[in-house]
This record gives sequence, structure tokens and C-alpha cells, in this order.
Amino acid sequence: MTTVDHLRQVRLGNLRTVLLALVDRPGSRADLAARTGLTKATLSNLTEPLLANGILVEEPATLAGMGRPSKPLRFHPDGPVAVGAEINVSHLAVETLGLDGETLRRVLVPTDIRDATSDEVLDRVAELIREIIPARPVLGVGLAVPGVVHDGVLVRAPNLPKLVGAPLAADLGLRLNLDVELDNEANLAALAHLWPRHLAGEDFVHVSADVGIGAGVVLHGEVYRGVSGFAGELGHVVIERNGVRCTCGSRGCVERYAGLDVILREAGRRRLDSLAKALDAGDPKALSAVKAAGEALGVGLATLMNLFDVPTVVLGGSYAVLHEHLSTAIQSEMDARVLAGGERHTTLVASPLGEFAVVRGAAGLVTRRAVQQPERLFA
Amino acid sequence: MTTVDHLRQVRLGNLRTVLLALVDRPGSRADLAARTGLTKATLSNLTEPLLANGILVEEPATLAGMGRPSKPLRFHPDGPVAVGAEINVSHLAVETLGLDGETLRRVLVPTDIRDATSDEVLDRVAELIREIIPARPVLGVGLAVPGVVHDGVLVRAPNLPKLVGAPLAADLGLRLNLDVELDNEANLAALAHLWPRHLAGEDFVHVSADVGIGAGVVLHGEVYRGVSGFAGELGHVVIERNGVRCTCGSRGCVERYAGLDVILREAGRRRLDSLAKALDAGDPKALSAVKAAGEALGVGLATLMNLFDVPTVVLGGSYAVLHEHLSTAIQSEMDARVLAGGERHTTLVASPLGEFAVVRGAAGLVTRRAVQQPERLFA
DNA sequence: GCACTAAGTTCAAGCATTGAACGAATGAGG
DNA sequence: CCTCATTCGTTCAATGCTTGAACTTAGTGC
Repeated sequence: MTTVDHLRQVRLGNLRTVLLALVDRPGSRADLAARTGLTKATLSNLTEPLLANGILVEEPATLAGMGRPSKPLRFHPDGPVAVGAEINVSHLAVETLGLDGETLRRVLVPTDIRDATSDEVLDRVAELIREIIPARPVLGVGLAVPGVVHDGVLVRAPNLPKLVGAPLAADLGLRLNLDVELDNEANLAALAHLWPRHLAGEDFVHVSADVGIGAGVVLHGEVYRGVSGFAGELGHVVIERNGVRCTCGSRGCVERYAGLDVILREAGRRRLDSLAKALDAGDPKALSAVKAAGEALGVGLATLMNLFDVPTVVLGGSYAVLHEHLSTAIQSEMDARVLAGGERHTTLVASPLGEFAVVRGAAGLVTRRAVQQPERLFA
Repeated sequence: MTTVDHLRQVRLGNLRTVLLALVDRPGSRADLAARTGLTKATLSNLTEPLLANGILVEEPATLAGMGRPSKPLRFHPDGPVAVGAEINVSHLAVETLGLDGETLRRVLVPTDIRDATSDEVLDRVAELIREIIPARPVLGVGLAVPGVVHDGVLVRAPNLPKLVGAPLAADLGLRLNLDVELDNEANLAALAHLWPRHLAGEDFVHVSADVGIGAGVVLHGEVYRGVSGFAGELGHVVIERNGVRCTCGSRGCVERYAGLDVILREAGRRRLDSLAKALDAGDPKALSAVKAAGEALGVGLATLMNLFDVPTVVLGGSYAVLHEHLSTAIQSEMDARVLAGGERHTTLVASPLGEFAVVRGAAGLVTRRAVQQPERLFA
């Protein structure tokens, strides 16, 4: 490392600080200087190339009180955007997201892709992306998949075995001529609650269910993925060591008691919306199925909280839909089993993001990286 | 932050890099330059104050081959030391540790302190520390306690209720006129395997048992403590949700099946050494008690690994003593229950540190901080 | 004694931030 | 309409750390 590099690091770090402040909200140079602790001089200096490169715009002066009016800076309305894409068992989704955190467009297409080849799926995803891409620079694509990702490769996907091992990121990248980054849907759903807005603090777990149960774990403001991408496999936390046999080879996994397929079967329903209606109608079979699932999930979450010591659980995906009927059982198991559960306040909330959480997180992966490594913005 | 601060940060960062390289092993300026990526000029500059302040010494030139002989730098034999101290239910321990990672002296005194007041305990600890402190500068004291520590306060200690809430760090600090830092014994036992030598990689869990079961979790080379110090409470991971009632209010906690007290009771023994002898003699009751504990612990560890995704488990404390008879059961549960357990290699090893692991970690807390914040060395 | 090699030192150059001084743009008050 | 107060944004010399090249030092090999 040369000295130039050292100083460049300082500059990039400050650039990151400034961009983070701008993601939070727009502001004049003077305002940003106050918020970041840097000087006005440095702010002029740092923002100059951002303005020159069309990343930021200077808005017309706002007339507010005495003194020279400030000219707020914000992300350029024609500046770079990120693309998020989600490949899931029963649907595909895409979204475009600006650096300011605003969604530009989003599309969700129900599609059963269980039997499709990776080429067929990627063709379809690429087509969807092309349809929504605006006439603006594109930073890259975040691609969500329902499975374990390690070193950019899908290494485990019980529900999409055909895609395991396929070079999904590279292949989609070739189709679109863009950088593509692959990640697990649970991690990305969690990220969507962390970036660009903190919806659940800096330490939380996001839990959702489709066929499996996935938890995205956020520790100290970072998604925790573990050494090989397997972190947060809440579905295979054991709650009854001699319990029901699981496809993973273990017994008594949470997934066997609180998976969406189990809930539906026990409730005698085929689809989530039908279950939701039954619950609202007070159907006893539905209510007891959901309660049983909540209890199992609560035991697993208590274990998780005793290990990770995070204060907040966010229910996402199908669990968010059911949360009204699910929360009581979960919370009571957690209160009884989380160490010092009474004094430590454990918060259980439903995700506000709905069915677009994953794809939004996928796009967020890209905007976040752009902000954290500002040199990418000038490429 | 002034510009001076920025530059100082660069310098301190480089100082840290150099000190880390020296903890690894001594080396000449040229050698260190090569290892750290800095230039010889910078190394001369950075080491000058370290030599002037008696942190490092320059050894006589070593005659090795051609060229001007190098003068290796190492930590000064009369340089600053750290003190570790451990308060436990049945013993007190102290240790002095040099920056080079060498233990100077250590003492372990069996003492039942269950009924002692915090003043009595701290008097005793201070006395032990005074006995082993050498005539060298002291960086500070790391103090290990069997309980949950948050913001420097012991907030939960089922086995030492009298010490909960007492200002242990401050009070011991007053007695010795030194900085004292408090931490949980499980975290410190784990730290001892990470610093100053990597004994189990950068991602692992250290598990040990006394009355409770504690896990110290190391993620990406840092001890993970959670938001409120409760992380790694493996003892209260549930393995049978309708199992044995636990003192914590839950049911089926690992601790109720694999705690040392449970093992001893089931084996019909009073003490660990008696159990160890029985095991070596092939006593069936002892063997089956340990096997049962290993199975329960294995289930809990599988759950932990499915959540944290760390590749290595280190058995410490009493478990290290029993590991020969414990490992098989643990490993087989882990292989069966850790997701992709076959392909991911999960390593299970016994700690090489013996009964001084905790106190060594406590001292390591202090040397580690000194290296990571080198400005402390000049105070 | 001389060439060769490698360690360690010296020093001018380069660079990002700073703080103070300065210029710019507006509102308030007369 | 003019002047003063106020705040925004820019300019510029100063600061201090690392660098790389040149240089000095201290050995080996012949």
C-alpha cells in the first residue's frame, strides 16, 4: 500500500459517510458537514465529483429564514439504479431501486418453476428485468434464491434441486451484461429491513416460511451469513430430539412443526389465502394448526435468542400474513424460555414489507455495496 | 475529527499491524516491513517510540548469511504485562501474561466462595494478584466471572448470586489502582483460544461446563457477546420442548441433560476426577452417563451450528477432561443433525489449555486491547 | 582489501483534511 | 433602496504521515 492508498482510504471512508447521510435524507453541504462531522470545505470537495458524475444533483436554493439559502443535494433522479430479482418456487419477482431508497418499478409473476432448467428460468428473469430497467445507469443485479449460497454458488436448495451448482450469477450477468450477486432469500429479506431504512434496529432476526423456514440474522448492523452460508437455518433447530423425522436426516426440526406446508395440512387448507380466511372466520381447525405452529416456532426462536442475543424478531413472508394468529403462541414460548425473558424485552413484529421484501433486499444488496464502496459509483 | 486525527488513525492502524506481526513472532525491521506490507522507512519510524518507551528491545545482530545482519525486535523482557483473574464457584485463579503471549506466573487456589461477600472475594483476589505481579508496568486486569456481564456489570450469576450487581471491576480497580475489565468466563475461555495464538481458527465455539453450560462464540476472529451479553447460552438451548423442567423456567434445556452436576449424579460420583477414573476403568454407569450427556450436548451443538455456521467446536473445562468418552456421542449427533453435516467438515477438539484457559483469556483481554489500541502502551 | 549483499536511515514529494478568510446570496430594518 | 446581519459555499496555506529513492552501515566471500 502506498501512502496515496492510505489517504485514498480516508477519502473513500468519508465519501461513504457522506453517502450514508444522504441515504438517510437529502441535505445541503453545510447540513451534511454538521451531520457527518466533516468540514464544509471537505464537503464541497467530496461532493464535487459526485455532482460532476451525475450521482447527485443540486436542488434550487430553498428560501428558509435568514442567510444565504442552502442548495440541498440529493441523489440524481437520472442517477444509477440497482436491480433486484428473486427466483422462487412459485414466483419470480424483479424490482428497480434508486440510491435514495425509492422503488421505481416492481413486478411479481406467479410461475411454477420447479421443473424448469436454469436456462429457462434465467431467460425469464432476464426478460422481466429488461422490461423494468429504466434509461439510467445500472449498478448491478442482486439475485435472491431459496437456498444456501456460498462463494456465489447455490450449494443447497431442497426445493429447486435443478438449480443447485448452476452458475446463476454469471449466466444472468452474461444475458444482461451486468454484475450479478447471488444471495439467499432469507438473508435478503432481512437486509430489506436494515437497508436503506432501519425497520427493526441493528440487531434482529427475520423469519419467514415457504416450504422451509429461513432466518436472516442481522448482528451489529450486518447480515450474518456464517462461514459457509449456512447461518440462520432455524428450520433445522431441534425442538424434540426424538420427534418427527426430517428430510435433513435429523429429528424434531422446527420445520416439521411450523413449516407452511405443515400448517396448511393440519388446517386442512391448500393455500395461504384460504387459511387466512378460515382464521378470520374463527375456524377451530385452522386456529389450532396455527397455534401449534406458533408454539413450535416460539421454542425454536427462544433457542435462537439464547444463542444470538438479539432483541427483535421480525415475522416475514407467510408468517407476516398469519402473525395476528401466530404471535401469541410464539411470544408466550419466548417469554417462558428466553433467558431473563422478563427483563430483557423481546420484541416480535410483523414485517411491513409484504411480498416484495426479498426482491427489495436483493436490490438493496447492490445499492448498499455502491454506497459502502463509493469507487464503484465512478465506474 | 481534525486532519491530524485522520493521519493519527492511519499511524495507529499501522502500529497495530506491526504489533500484531510481533505477537506472531519477533522480526527485524526489514522482516516486519515485508510481513506487514509497509516500507522499511515506516517501520523505522513506527518502532522508534516503541523502543524508546521500553515496549520493544532490539536484539544483538544475528549473523545469518550475507549482507548487513538484522537486529530482530521483540517485546521487551521488562515491558508491560497484563493480569488475568478468575472468580469461580470453587476456585480463584490469577495469571500474568506478557505481550509476547508468554505466561509469567499463574496460581489457582481452590476456594469455596459461594457464601463470601464481594468484598471478601475481591480482597482475596487482590492479594493473589499482588503476589504474582512482577516489577514491570501493568497494563490492566481482566476479570472473569461465571455469569452474564453487560456494560461492565454482572447481571446474572445463578451460582454466585451474592456478586450480582456489585461493582466488581471498579472495586478491584480501587484495591490495585489498575484498570479492571469484567467479562464472562465462557467468552474468556474462548478468547484464550483465539489470542494470542489461533488454536481453533477464526470461527469456533468453545463449550465448557461447571454447574451451567457456557459457550463462547468466536465469529470472524471476534468474540461475539450479543446485544446484552447473553449470547452463547447453550445451556438453555431446548432439546426436548416438553422435557425436564429447568431453573430458568423453560423445559428440556441442554443443561438439564449435559450439565456436569447431572453427569456426576447419573454416574454416581461426587467429583470429576473420580468420574474420570471410573471411565478409564470402564465403569458402565459412568460410561452411560457420559454417553447420555454427549448425546444431549450433541443435539444442542448441532442446533448451534445450524444457526451460527461455525466449523469448529472446542471442548473445554470439564468437557475437555471427559472428551475421550464424550466425543463419539457428540460427533454422531452432530453428523446426523448439522445441515449438510457430511460435506461440511465439523471439527470437534479438546482444548489444550487445561484449567487455566479462563484466566489466560482474562489476561489476553488486556494484552489484546493494548495491541489493538496501541496508544494505551504509551500511557 | 575489495566487491557484494542486505539492513536500516534520511529526506523531499505527495495528498486529504483542516480552519480561517473570503465571496455570495438572502432577510430584516430603516 | 440601502445597509447590516446571517448563513452558505469556496479558496488556500498549513499539517503530518507514508513513500521510494538514495544513502549509510555492517557484515560475508574471495
